[in-house]
Amino acid sequence: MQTNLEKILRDKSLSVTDGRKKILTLFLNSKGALSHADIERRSGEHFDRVTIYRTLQTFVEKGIVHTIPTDDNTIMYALCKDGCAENHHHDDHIHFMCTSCGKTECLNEVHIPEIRIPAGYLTKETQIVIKGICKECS
Amino acid sequence: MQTNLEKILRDKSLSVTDGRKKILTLFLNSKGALSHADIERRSGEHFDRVTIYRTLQTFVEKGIVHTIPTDDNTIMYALCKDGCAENHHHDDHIHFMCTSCGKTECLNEVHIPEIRIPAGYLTKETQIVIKGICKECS
DNA sequence: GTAACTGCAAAATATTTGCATCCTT
DNA sequence: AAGGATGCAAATATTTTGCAGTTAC
Repeated sequence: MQTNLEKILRDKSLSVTDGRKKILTLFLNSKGALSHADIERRSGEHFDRVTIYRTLQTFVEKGIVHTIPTDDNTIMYALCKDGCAENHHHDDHIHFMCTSCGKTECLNEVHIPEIRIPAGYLTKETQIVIKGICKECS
Repeated sequence: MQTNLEKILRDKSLSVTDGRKKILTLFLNSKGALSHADIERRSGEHFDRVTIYRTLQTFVEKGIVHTIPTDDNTIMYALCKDGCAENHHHDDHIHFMCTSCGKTECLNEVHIPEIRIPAGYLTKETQIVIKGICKECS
């Protein structure tokens, strides 16, 4: 477990520090996506807010987590599946946001359909968020 | 034109004020979606920031505009097609965000496909944002 | 005239930056 | 030892709230 954490960080050539291990553990233990505020709240002992900002930013840059935009002005972060290269996330899955419990999760099994868009437009990346009721709440 | 503006507001039982007309005009004249900052910048004379916050909030509640979440923590606002009832947007179209010019627009012609999700999950609303190169930039 | 809208001031929150110190390699 | 990561302080930016004055109906 410990080893796993360190491996993830080392694979991205990041130094292994307490803060990073702690935050990464939160993600591994959480089924859903986490916001900055979630992390601040859930981390038993707390880190400086600034450290959380910087760690999340680093994780996003290195492809350890990806962001999920929400319409209430908060950004959620979720673990990437293996294979996200640096600065190149291929979020080929959809996100599900439960309107009942508020959890956001990645539906990694569901992949994104081809969407035909008007001539002249070029698709690079498709993001899909579905809102509804999740398995636990239904 | 003037009449049109007023009609939109009156139809939602909002009083017709200068600020609202001005902001609504910005949306009508803009092909793409606007952020709070865009509005603040583009409005020749300026309104109080607070007025913009409140106006946008009112417009969203009344179904005049809808929000488009972006992953850089800004919310974009775009005009709803006629037919969005109060508090009930049916954003049955997709959003396109150009990575070259930065514009975000609604592709009203393209509607959202059926997406099969795992058993136990219930879909209420599907949001799709496609990033790529728009017609003007390609 | 009354209710609703606006602007200003100020509070509360969130995010970014600089720098000295500490930890990882 | 050197470079990177962290914590603290402080600067910025963003959003919310209260209230008094103004405007729309």
